[in-house]
Amino acid sequence: MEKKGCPIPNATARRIPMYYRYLKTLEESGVERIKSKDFSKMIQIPSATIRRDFSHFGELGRSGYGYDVSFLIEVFSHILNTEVEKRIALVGVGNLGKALGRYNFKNNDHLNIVCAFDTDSEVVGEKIKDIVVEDMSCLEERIKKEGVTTAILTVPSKYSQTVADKVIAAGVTAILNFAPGRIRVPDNVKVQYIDLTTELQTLIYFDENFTSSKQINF
Amino acid sequence: MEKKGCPIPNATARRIPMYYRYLKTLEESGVERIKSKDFSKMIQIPSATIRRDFSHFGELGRSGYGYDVSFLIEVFSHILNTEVEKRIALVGVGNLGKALGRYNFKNNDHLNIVCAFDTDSEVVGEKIKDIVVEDMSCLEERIKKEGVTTAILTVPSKYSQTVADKVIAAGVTAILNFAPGRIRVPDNVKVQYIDLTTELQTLIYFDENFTSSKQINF
DNA sequence: CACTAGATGTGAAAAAGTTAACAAGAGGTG
DNA sequence: CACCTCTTGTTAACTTTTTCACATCTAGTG
Repeated sequence: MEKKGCPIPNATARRIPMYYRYLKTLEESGVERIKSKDFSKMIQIPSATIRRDFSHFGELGRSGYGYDVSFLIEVFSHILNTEVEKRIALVGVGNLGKALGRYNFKNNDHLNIVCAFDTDSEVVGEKIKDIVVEDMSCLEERIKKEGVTTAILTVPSKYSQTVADKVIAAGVTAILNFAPGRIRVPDNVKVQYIDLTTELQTLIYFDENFTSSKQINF
Repeated sequence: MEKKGCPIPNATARRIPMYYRYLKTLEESGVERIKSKDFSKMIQIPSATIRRDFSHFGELGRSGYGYDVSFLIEVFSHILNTEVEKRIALVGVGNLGKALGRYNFKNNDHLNIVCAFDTDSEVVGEKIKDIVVEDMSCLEERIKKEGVTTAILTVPSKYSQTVADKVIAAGVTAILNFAPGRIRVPDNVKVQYIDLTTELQTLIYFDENFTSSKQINF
């Protein structure tokens, strides 16, 4: 460990889920050990970055050997706290909402959408996998009862602030928002935005302006 | 302009689409001028960062006045090259694919999904908005004919490499990949990944580990 | 068991990105 | 038209992130 009590850098933290996912894939394929260089080829992140990232969590590897896959999984599993089920609410069951509801959070059975809400009476009562879509009026009570702390918002952007306020009032502290447009939340609530249009534009912008192989994200 | 011929920083480039989107919103609301400080409140990015970002494209504002909204839109529109239609192919028309196909790239009528492909005979022939889903075997010919250079991939991850190879062979140079798992592409092809599971995990990780208001992305 | 090949973890340097702070200049008012 | 207020654009400091390069250590071999 580089230093006791030194906080994990933001950039490192954002890479953990990807590390975790790939390690699970490796394990499934029966790979028992991995070297930073090989892992680097696989996930397209420089090996030095990988080693530096890993080092924040202790001395996880062995010189001249590499890393033990199942041990790494154990470590990252603990960091991501996958032992505890994450109960998630889906708010807004339009096309995208339905798709997400049916989406399989692959290899992550601790991520569970446990309730879904919409205002549209056409949709309310419908089943997404094994959960029944409820009316928004049930939201607060339901979220409290289910112990949900994470919400996925796929509502039209003009409603996203109102809906965010509602789920926060019910106890949600983490929001994944698919609507473009920032929402205002208290300090203790985290929001992650996924805006398909801007992602697409960013991609096209880089495609048109950088001929060489320049990575966009990580 | 800070310096002639100095390249736009990566971080700045990634923020352009968001700037553009908000400016369009402002214009729609009839706002004619905006100060970096007010814009900052709106999009939750420090005003210094905004001014610095803007400065890369010239002296866009006026002291003691702010920025002219429609002029900024003009500038960013040009940077994002919105005058030219982007013709996009959708490959994989499952739940998520359908949702994306019906998704309205709001305020961006230059982003157009012009064809869609799947292998599933249940889906082939179906209509998504006004385009008919075709069999994968038509992909190459169609993409060439339509002049498509961007593809959205929503196929199961085990096929994503094969499909990527196919669209690239047909002339695509920008790929938005929803499947987890990096794909291998030539230098001239750009890939942007959107992995819902890792986004969700990142969000939850930050929610559980950083009580204070620490931004995850920008 | 000694030796070689090869990998890790990290100090130090470089690169990239952010923020503070302010000089210069425009806007608007009386 | 002079003045006060306010905002930009940018210089410089600072922070974060990436990358290099290598001392140190382990695995595996003969």
